[in-house]
Amino acid sequence: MTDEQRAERRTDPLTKAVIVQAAVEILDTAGEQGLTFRALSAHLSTGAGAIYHHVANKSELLTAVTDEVIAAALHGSDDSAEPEHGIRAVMLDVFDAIDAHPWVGTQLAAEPWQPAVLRIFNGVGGSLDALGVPGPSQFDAASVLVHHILGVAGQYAAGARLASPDADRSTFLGKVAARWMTAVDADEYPFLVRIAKTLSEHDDREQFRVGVDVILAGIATLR
Amino acid sequence: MTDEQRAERRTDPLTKAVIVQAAVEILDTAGEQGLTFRALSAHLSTGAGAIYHHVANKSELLTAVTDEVIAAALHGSDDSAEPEHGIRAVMLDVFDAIDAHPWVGTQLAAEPWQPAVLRIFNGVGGSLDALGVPGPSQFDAASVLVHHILGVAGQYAAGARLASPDADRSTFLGKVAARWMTAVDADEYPFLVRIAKTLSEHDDREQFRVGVDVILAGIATLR
DNA sequence: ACCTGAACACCGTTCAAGT
DNA sequence: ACCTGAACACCGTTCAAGT
Repeated sequence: MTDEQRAERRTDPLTKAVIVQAAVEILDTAGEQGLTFRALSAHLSTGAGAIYHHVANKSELLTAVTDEVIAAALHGSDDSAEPEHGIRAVMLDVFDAIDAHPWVGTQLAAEPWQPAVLRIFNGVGGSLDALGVPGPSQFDAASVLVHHILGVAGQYAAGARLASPDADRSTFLGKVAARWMTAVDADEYPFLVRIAKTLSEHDDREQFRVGVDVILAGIATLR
Repeated sequence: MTDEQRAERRTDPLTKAVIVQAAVEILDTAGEQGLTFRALSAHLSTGAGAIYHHVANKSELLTAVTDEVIAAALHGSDDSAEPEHGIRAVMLDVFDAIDAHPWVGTQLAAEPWQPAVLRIFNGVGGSLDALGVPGPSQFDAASVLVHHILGVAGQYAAGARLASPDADRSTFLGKVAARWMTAVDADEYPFLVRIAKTLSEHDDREQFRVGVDVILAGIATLR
């Protein structure tokens, strides 16, 4: 009710939820390397060791933070009427979460057995029955979809790490393509040369979407 | 010609190739965390700083080491007669390289713009023309294949990090499945529960191969 | 020019001491 | 029980001094 609505945090008891929230803010603001226990404890106005009363170690913290973001991203996607539509919705929800928080990409790709990945796995797998994919093939089908996400995740996160924060995606990809051309023998990498010309014009989200379509078309042959 | 065939390394001049070779040995023996500049310089009987005369930093070293392994793995695969066969050969060669050196998986998934990934990209893309995929779709098609590799790469590397070195893959996957079941609400993750039962019986390489088939079937619809 | 290895800056994590 | 913050072990990297 006072003028300063929330500066009382240092008197609040520390909780895992508060720590996770602070970690998200630091990761979004300062990037992956910005998240240290020193930065985190400073942000929370506490000692570095205090965090260990609520989180076992940094790995568990990153796992919790990633699950938080993915759980929120998947909350909207009801597996409603059309099963293909449900799968596309889950895939694009995850893509958009990675787009908004590139550090999530690093974490998903690096630790593929963590809760967040299981969430995604279950999300895309749940519609396969309705799609007519036989039981024994459902694991294979879901894996391809999840690998597509993990692959894109790594690519996106790497882009965020390399690109200057203000540069847009297109100019970044232009630089990547230019680097390809200098680093590589054109005769030995003919396909790469062809691709490089179109790289800066391409739309990541659209390519991801097309990839999902390709995979779904392939999954249809499993019926 | 003497009894001790090669202990003269400390008198050899240090080269990037020698450093990369030593790094591979350490990574294969001691794993990802085992590769430090201190361990590396000890292995090479030199000072820690000497390495920086031949390699800019650790990131460049890892990039070079990964490219070394992938280049060797791809050396056998001629893009010969049948284009689908060529793609499958490249995909499986990379899979086997990751299987033999799980740390390659971490590196591929973490830095998807590095030379080794470009090599793979070019390898799978080169056969798409012969497959009848139209030019504008070739980038999309190759991306799906590369993402499949990167996704599997991360998964494999994570497994190697978690599993005890002597345990086989099947018992490791059994533990993963068991952890799923305790960490997760069975009602909320019905697909995961179904999968967990079959996880320990499954063959990674076979699943990877089936995934490639699914993607190739999907790519066929692009013609 | 290349190598040496101590020193620097900076991590994650621990733990005795406080409240 | 929870928090504090100095201390510890260990990184990647630098650099003055050697050869």
